[in-house]
Amino acid sequence: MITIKDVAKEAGVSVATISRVLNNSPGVSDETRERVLSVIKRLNYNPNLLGRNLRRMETKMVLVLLPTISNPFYARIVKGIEDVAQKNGYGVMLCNTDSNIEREKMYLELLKNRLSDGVIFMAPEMNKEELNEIGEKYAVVQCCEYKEGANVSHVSIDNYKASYKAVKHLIGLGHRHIGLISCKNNFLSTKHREEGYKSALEDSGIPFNPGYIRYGDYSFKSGFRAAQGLLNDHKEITAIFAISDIMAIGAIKACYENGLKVPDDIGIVGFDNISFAPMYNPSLTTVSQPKYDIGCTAMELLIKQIENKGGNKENIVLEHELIIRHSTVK
Amino acid sequence: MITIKDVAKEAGVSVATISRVLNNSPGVSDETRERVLSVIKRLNYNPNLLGRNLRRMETKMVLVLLPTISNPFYARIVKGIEDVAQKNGYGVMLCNTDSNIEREKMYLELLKNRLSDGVIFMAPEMNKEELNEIGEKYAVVQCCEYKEGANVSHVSIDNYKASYKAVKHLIGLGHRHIGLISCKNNFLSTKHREEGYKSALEDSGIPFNPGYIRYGDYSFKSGFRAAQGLLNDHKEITAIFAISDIMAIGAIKACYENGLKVPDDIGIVGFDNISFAPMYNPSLTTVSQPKYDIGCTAMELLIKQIENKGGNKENIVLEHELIIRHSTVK
DNA sequence: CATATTAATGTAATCCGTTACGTAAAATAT
DNA sequence: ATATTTTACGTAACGGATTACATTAATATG
Repeated sequence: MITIKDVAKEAGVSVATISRVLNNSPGVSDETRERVLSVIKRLNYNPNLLGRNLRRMETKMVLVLLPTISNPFYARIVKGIEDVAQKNGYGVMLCNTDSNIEREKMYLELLKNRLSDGVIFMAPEMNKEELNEIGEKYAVVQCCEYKEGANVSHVSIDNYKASYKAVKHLIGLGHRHIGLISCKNNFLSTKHREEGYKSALEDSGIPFNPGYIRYGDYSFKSGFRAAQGLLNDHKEITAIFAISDIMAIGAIKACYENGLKVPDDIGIVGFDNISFAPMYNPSLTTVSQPKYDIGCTAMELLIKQIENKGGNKENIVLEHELIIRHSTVK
Repeated sequence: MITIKDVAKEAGVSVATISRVLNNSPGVSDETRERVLSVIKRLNYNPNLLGRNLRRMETKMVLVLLPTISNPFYARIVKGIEDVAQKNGYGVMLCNTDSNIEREKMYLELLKNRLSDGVIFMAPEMNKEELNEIGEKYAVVQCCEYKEGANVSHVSIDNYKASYKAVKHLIGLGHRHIGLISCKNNFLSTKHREEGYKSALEDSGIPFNPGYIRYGDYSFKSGFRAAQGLLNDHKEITAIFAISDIMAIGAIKACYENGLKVPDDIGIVGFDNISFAPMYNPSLTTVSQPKYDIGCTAMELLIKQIENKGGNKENIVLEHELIIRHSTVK
């Protein structure tokens, strides 16, 4: 392997000068710089960043922990993260946690072992206390999902308002019997979306019926089953709001299998505006999060923390949008 | 920051002993080992892997370059890669190349700079020569997509046979006018899938009509447009084979917008069996690749290369499967 | 012309763990 | 009892690049 020493010898200068050339540091004559560069090219030298990283005690790498890359919701967010990272000289490592706390902790070792300068959580599995502990020593940002009361920055939308608006849209179309497909988990977004659903009903003088809530796990099948349950037990239901697009798509399929036409017989609203939402048959009315911006903002926060060495706890709320498609109106 | 020296001092032993404990090396008495472990815990010491990696000249990290994480096709493959990696003590960094050769090369720097021990390409953008050059110096495996004649291992299915089978399925259902939605690119899989389509027709005595081929770019929209073109120009067409599920889904949508029912008026077959294929309306007949196994196999090949220091060029072909759903039969 | 300043480069310590080698003590063999 | 082996450590070199500080040469200033 070619090292900086080989280059130095070949160019007839010291390793310090090579290092200065590599880092565009001042104090090298144009002539020497040219010569060094040509030697680097000729020897096909690639600096070994393990050395640099050890010395500088940084890696210019950040970790992004996401529950799964199967969920298309994350794709645009990640794009935002990567674009900002690249612009600032950082690399991004995506890591699938499978929503598994062991795997999450395993990947966090990369942070503790200094193989990464910071971490963005898409949906932290660990509890508030553990998160706080990590947040005290390392650069951490939560993205979309976050733990209430954790002293760690986060970027998200206002899930309560977004859900409220989605349900109000259905009510505005004349629906009075609106089912909800939610999830049984500890996500704050879930809680806020349920609250938004209830408030929208109450504000319109529609009594909240606990039997109208079913629970899934964000999967297609779970959405399908939840909808089937709702349609069986409550024939009067004319609309369903699902807290994720994938479950909403499952619900549409269930409607079709029950002989109900969407949107004629049943209106469906999802959440997330995944890339499949406009492709589906019918296209899906849904709440759109500014995914790209969320990603960019999260990465910007993270870089600020890394470079200012801590401090800078910030919480940022970005705007959502209701996108009306053919699953609610013809 | 706590270093190995601090632990050594606190435990009253030398750094070598600490290192031995950390690596489960022999030559440490049980008593000392216990004491060291308790000091490590008490001081909350995390070894700085930058030091270890520099010394050992390895990182136990591998790179996975994929065109985009938006394509759900990759999710299962990545899962296979990750599972095998974890079992062998490797971490996985996923990197979006955006099918951009610059980005691809940027991420390859991580390999050249020793921040990664090997790389798995899902769809290399660089040409055969460049790939060969990388393959000579570093551990490299191509996964699913590969360059013909490149002296670099690959794992994939037989795209020719798979495509042949898909088209034969349509012919078996009585279809005689079968459109193809392909892509204009240099992927070998594309070439093979087109060849399979042609051979299936010819073997059944159906003349190949070049007008029956349209080109997309793997996107939903492109599939939609391609199908619309086919349906407009060739009213006799009763089936379409698309070389990707997402384009097939676009094609189904186009059929519906043209008032054609799937599968009654038109049969559609896709390729990949993405997670959305069974969710779609109607569910999509498609070719399934053993994605998880492909991922596992690719990672196994890569580890073999890393640990045997080169050598071991192997090409592995895994079995595909045609999954018949409601886009071709009621 | 002597001195101060600046530019260009070199020397060597440093970052943190790993590991080859050395050593002393204890265990075992003869 | 002596010789040999084994065990349990410690010492220090090492990996590659960075950087504070030192040095030399060239230029500017009075």
